[in-house]
Amino acid sequence: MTLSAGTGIVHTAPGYGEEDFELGKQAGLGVLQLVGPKGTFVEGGPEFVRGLHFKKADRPIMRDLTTRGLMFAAAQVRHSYPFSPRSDNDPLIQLARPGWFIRTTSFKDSALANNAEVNWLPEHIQDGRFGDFLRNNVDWALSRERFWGTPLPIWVCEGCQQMEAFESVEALQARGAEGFTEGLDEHLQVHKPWIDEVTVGCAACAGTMRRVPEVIDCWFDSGCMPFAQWGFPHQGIDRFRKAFPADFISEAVDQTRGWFYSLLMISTLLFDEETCRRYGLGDVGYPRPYKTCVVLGHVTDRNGRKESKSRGNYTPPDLVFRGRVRMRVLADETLKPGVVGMTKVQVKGLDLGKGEKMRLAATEDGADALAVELKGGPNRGKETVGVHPDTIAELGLTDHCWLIAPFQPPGADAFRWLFYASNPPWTSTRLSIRAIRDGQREFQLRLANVFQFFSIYANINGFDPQTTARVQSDSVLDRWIAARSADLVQTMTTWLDDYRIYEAARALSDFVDGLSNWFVRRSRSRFWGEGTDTTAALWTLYDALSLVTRLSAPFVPFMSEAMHQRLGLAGDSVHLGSWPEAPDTADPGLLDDMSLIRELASLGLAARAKVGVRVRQPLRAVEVILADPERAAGLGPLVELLRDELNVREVRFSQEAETFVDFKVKPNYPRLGKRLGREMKLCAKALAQADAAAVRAASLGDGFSLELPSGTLVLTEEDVVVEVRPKEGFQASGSASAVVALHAELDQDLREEGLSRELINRIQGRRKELDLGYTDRINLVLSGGPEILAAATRFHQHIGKETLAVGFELVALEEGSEDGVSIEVDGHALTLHVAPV
RNA sequence: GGGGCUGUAGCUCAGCUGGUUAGAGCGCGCGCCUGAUAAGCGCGAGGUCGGGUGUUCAAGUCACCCCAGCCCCA
Repeated sequence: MTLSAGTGIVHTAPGYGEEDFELGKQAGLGVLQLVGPKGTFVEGGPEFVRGLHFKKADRPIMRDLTTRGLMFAAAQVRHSYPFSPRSDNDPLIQLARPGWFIRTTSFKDSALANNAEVNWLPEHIQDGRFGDFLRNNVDWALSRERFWGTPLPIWVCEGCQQMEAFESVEALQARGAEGFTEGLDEHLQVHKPWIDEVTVGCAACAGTMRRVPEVIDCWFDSGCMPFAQWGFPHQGIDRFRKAFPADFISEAVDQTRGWFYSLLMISTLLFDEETCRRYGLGDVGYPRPYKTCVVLGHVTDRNGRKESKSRGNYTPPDLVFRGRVRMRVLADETLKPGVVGMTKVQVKGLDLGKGEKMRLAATEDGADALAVELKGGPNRGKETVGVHPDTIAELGLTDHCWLIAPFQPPGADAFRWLFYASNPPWTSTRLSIRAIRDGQREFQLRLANVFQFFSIYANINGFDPQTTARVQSDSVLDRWIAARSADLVQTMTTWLDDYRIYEAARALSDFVDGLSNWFVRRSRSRFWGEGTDTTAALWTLYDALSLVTRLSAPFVPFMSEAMHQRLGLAGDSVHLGSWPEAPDTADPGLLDDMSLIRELASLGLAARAKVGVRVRQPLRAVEVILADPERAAGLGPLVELLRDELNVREVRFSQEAETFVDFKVKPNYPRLGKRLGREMKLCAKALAQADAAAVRAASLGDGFSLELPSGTLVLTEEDVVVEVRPKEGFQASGSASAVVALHAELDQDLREEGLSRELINRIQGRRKELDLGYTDRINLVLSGGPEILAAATRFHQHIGKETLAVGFELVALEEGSEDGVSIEVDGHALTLHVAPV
């Protein structure tokens, strides 16, 4: 009904809806209630509907109107209608009822002042959803007409209507209350139905007072948690004092008007100065009862809808924890045999990989399981799938089946990690098996791989933290991990102190990434030896894993505990230990330098990819041109890592940068913006037109002068951002801060070394095919043409060492042993004979 | 009907007080590595940051309006 379209008659029923009730009050209409609390027409109503359920009365009423000639038109209108949330088939009706209220509106300002001191995460809840709710506060409808609940402790006199609230059984007894049930447990006597038998004499008129029939809104109970859990004020004062107000609470956003409100309002009401003084609580002040409230978003399906049973859009927990789930089966002839029908969003959430198929079986162990296709369709009901009758018969299914995943169950850690690490807690999380598995790969699998790597070499080298002596390490990789460790503890501690779980999880994940993809990768050969440096590398990795074990305890508690046990760390359980202190190994400069080295490595690899030279083929040199040449000095100790990673003989920090790059200069906007205001554009334009190399040179020296309407502007090093770009025609790749150019031309020397690396590669491939252990020695016979033999001869020792060959024989191709494996390397034929010793 | 949140690459999500090549993972393509190996790694292509108007020297970021999705309340 709108004011701007059509005509109509609006009916108002003050007894059946809040707005109508308010309107009725304003207009003095009174309340007429022909439908009573049971949903049926009351005795005083018209005879033809008396006692009828309100939904069954439509026809009799229409018949009556028609008979009396009052029916104008009868039609059906579709509109939304409320049904019981507990029972889909029960239509509801709004009914004005008398009730008991707490006059919270009188405490609105206090509640707002309290709210203002709460640390809300996310912040916008404070003034948004929650603040708005408080500003529009209405009195708390306290009473409920239910059986279950805390009885409202108000007694009313049958005679004079005098009312009295009793705070305890003792208070009732002190007034000579009667009707307590003999021998009843003292905890039960305050509950229904027994408490309803208790009567007390009226102090005003000597009549009998009886308890009102209502119970208290259970949200009121929830708001009493902070003190009721300790029995305060009757007992537990010390524990209450210690725990109040709470450091933080957390629930999902729908609790804004539920628990968050009930807690805050009740504590606002109760703990005023006088009360606090009376119970010796000191100055509680605001906020109370929680200092921080972390408001969680919802868990939704892949489409962003809240998970619900009726929609069938949830991820079965058994699939997450056990990799298999029991489902009801409905025969469905519209499906092909071997196809399982489930809801679309479930199929989407599973998002199986290539070659992955769910299996269908009659029993949990998956005996005689059949690989099946999944087909999205309608929801068939709670945990129900559709299957063709033939398939049901084939597998001997009765009314249930087991769906078995083609992957290990992700488990509780992966499940938890998703909520921590995929997005901040206050945003909704799209939950799916796919998302859980992705997160698992990102963190847990990577960490497990590093752990596995460590185990292998710790065993091979007999490393034991109890007995192996620590060694002084001069490896820059060790120093780097130590510096990152210090930084990680510091970073995570800061974030977690601020309740920022997501950011802390990201930091942890980044650390493990660096550990795996830079420390281990660049250190691998260190683990193959047996000297001091190997011991140092093992200690470093051990320390890093120990640290990750402790830092990851809140995030992946089971995995963390397993690592704790396997590493043999001190203490019965990682979860009984303390959060680590940051070691004194911080080195921000080293972190910056390494980060630049890794960027240069990326650029170098990109340049290689562009040119199409594989990394196994060594190159003569790379030229590195930094936008900020001063940084080259700090990179010194790290250059070897870059050289090795890029497989080049030499890394040069180019002296004649202009040969390889074009410079670009632009103003440092954040720095100059405030100073220049609207002249900013002129400045930018002038810089763009100036000779960039000259600007760079000048700004690095005495400054670059620029004429602007307001006068001369001298730009120093800090005022200008210098960028580099590779010049056309070079085999180079660049970012804003650096360009890496390749010397890609090959000579005989480089080719031979490249070939030797190919040979090592093929021999290692054979080792793997033969399933040899990491330390197994081999006898090697290699035969091939002149190029092969030349390379193999020159790098004979190196190849033997890398492939653990104790015997290494070279023979001309014609004489090659017949049982060898023939391969081709870059067009050169060769035969390999690899045999374990 | 009221209030709030969200809308950024095919997908899932980051992006601090506005500052100039808008990031990550997955997926995809190409390649590498192989003594972590039914693993691992690199590079690349993908974006008029939902739409519009404005404020500002400068807007993914601030303001207003609109659209869509979701949540809470009525």
